[in-house]
Amino acid sequence: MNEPQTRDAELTRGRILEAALDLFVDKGFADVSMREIAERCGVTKSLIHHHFGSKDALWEAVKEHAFAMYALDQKTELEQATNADAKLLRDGVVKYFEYLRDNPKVVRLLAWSHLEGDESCGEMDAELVRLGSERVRQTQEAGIFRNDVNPTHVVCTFVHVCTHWFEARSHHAQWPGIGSDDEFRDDFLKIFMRGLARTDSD
Amino acid sequence: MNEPQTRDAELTRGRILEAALDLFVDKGFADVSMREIAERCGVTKSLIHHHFGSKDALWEAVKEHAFAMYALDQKTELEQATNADAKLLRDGVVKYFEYLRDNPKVVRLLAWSHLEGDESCGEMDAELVRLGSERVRQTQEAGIFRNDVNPTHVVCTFVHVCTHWFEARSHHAQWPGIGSDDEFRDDFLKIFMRGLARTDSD
DNA sequence: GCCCTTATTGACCGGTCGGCCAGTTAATTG
DNA sequence: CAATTAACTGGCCGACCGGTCAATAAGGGC
Repeated sequence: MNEPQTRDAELTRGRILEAALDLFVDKGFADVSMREIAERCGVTKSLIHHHFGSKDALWEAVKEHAFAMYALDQKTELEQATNADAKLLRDGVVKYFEYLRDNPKVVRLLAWSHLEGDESCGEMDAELVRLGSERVRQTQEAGIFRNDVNPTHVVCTFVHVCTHWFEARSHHAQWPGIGSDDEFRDDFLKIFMRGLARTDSD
Repeated sequence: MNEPQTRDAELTRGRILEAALDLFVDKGFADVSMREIAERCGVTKSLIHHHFGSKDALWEAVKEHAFAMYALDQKTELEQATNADAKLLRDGVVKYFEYLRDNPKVVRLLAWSHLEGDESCGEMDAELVRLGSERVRQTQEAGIFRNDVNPTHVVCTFVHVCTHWFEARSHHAQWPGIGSDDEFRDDFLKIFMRGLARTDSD
């Protein structure tokens, strides 16, 4: 509070975004007040209005910022992939699973956005899914994966499993016989990879 | 509004619960006001307090009521199952998928509860998961399913896929190449059932 | 018919909400 | 070194929040 107060608009915007992200992720948009955000990052409520205009605009800015980083991370991950084979998909699932595990804020932000019916983040994912399902299609054409399933649905399946595993973590933590993150991921991969493999009957 | 106003406490409680459910499902707990609920079901705000005590208590009552019906539906579905084989699990997945499709309010209510960190509904599901994974274990012992995966994780997998498919529906509606509910369900089942099947190498 | 319980109402409370605005103060520029 | 710009503050506004309370009225038991 009593720091030299160097005036840096970009830094201040960043601090506001960070505080807002933490609170929105934790409690959702409606349950967070501008006063809380202001207090958390040591700034006046008026200043947030000065930089972002309104609470809604701040919410949009928070989501845009977080999802842009998410999309960037995922896209670089996808693009450095080389040949399309089973190992590629397996590694992709592991990477995605670990990304969500290490970025719980993204998971929750996506969940809040889903409930709000926000469609903008869906557009962002569309490009990633397109890239991913294209890899699956190539692996199908190479005769490694069965080709009687929609490649987009293949991507959907593991995305849903990974996402909801972390979304509902507190929910199923007490389920009897449930294992750790890694144990579940490995069991899912066993089922998923064998389920995708091509057999003689295909 | 100007109806004869027959005084029926139980009916009034029911109407309040229904209006509150609709609004909470739509906008979440924090973004719904007691005034809105009162207006929607044509009673005074004070009357809601009279019957339920507080907004928090109403929220708990809404969840308790909705989840009790959900648990009842699922349990009767599970208990009428007979012999444990692959078809039983397949039918179980189809039933669960269709249940969520036909009860979108339950899906959203569960999602809000997850984000709030509500643990009470997890306890409810624990019993259902225990029943389901027991069936899977039996099918493993019968030599039909592979036995190198945790039965609870098998149940988790399809629950996550079904739940998140409907939770994120608005999100992935615009994904390229995505199919209908039924098409996705069938593709998932292809992968899931083959992934679980026992092979010679097991 | 009377009485007691309780479902139901409307007015009201202190508090918090998002947003606004008139100032103040620190950097930039010419 | 002024002058301009923009970051930043504090106080205020009307609206709305959840909750309370005294008054009213309908119904059921005697």
